[in-house]
Amino acid sequence: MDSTATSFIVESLTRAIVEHRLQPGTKLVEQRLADQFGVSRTLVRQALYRLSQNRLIKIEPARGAFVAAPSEAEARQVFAVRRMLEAGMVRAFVASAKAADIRALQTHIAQEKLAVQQGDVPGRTELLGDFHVRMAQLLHNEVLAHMLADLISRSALITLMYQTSSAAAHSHEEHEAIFKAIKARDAEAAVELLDAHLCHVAQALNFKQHNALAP
Amino acid sequence: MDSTATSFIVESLTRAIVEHRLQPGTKLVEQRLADQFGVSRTLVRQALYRLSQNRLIKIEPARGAFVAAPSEAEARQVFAVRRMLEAGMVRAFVASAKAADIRALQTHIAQEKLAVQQGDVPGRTELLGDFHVRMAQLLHNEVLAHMLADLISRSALITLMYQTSSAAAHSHEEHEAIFKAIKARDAEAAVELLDAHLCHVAQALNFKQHNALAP
DNA sequence: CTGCTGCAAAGTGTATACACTTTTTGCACT
DNA sequence: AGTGCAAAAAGTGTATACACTTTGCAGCAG
Repeated sequence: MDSTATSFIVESLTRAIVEHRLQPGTKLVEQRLADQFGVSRTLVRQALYRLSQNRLIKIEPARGAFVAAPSEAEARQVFAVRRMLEAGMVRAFVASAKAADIRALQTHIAQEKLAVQQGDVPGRTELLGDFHVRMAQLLHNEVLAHMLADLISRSALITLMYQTSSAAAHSHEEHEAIFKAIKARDAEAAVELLDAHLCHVAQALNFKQHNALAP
Repeated sequence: MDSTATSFIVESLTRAIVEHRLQPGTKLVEQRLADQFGVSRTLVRQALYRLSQNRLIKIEPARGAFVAAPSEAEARQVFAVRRMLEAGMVRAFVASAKAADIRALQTHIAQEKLAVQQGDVPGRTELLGDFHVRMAQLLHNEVLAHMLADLISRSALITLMYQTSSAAAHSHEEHEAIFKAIKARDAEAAVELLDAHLCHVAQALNFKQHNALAP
């Protein structure tokens, strides 16, 4: 399983969804995709199933696969979980990070800054998410990294659905502040900044406009 | 997708793995399972894929599916993530739990006690895991509940692989202590007790004896 | 014109067939 | 006996076929 073909389809569709080329609610017809990718429905179904596990699409029995349209409740839950999980992660990171780890994080922050300055929107989005995953990787905890990557791809879909334009503009600044607290080994300050950061992102969401999608 | 048949296979195999009727490392041959369950390989493959996402089995390309044999590193990571995540959860629970929620948790503790006293091993194992999931459910956070359920099924496999017999005997007592702190609305005490609880479980694992499985 | 009924088209769900890979078996050779 | 190779067997990976469900539309009744 997991032949390269399936992964390729998964990644293509993930990009299409996260870059908003496929709108939430769009139906994904198996044969259509199979033709486009030049494979059989078998592989497309595998890919769709994987995407449904990531919650990027929703499969309704006998009706088909649709690009997910996370509800407000789900959005809040995702951010609540991230706040719980990432607070613990930051504490662990401050407790155990070596100088090299701090430097690696600093490098990442620099990349973010570049992307923000250059107005590279897709790159920025990816880097802003990766900041959180990178910490998990530097903790050498793949289980954590995997879970967080999952939560963050869901967050990406949520922010793309609900985010008021440029509301995430200062996410990068908040990352910088968190990083400074980490570098200063001030765990509690870092946790507080992170918590505030996630709250800001969640609060900046505008749930009003999309009620039509929820029947 | 997710016809009842697939779910049935997943659940059967999950039970078989978690109850140790299928040893870690055992190969799961698709046609064999298909015959046993009276379905085609198609459905078996779906089920196996789902189990591989839960990390209960590992699929090696072109070689087949094997019951997972989590490494010591993975075991530690799983428990580390649980400590991070559940600390946050307990804080949130103490902050927002209503009287009815506390009562629901109390009921659960009582069930645990009964299972422990009656020596109902499978029931006890399930209830001890469910204690953690129940809290997520009472928080009305399905995202959290789902993630935790996942971590706990992995923990179950780990403890079954490595647990020295009866090392988890006082898990129930620790749950009781955590519950009391929650009831007293003492979040920090609850977090500390929970952290200690998870550390105990992790430390009681005996990694020495299974080195042979890791080539 | 609106609303129901039934039929056709489209699409999903499952089984099966076939191609390709890995593993095992058997046999020759040392 | 033990090793190496080759062919057969077993098993996985992908495509296709067919059955069943949903959906959209046409035609008819009111």
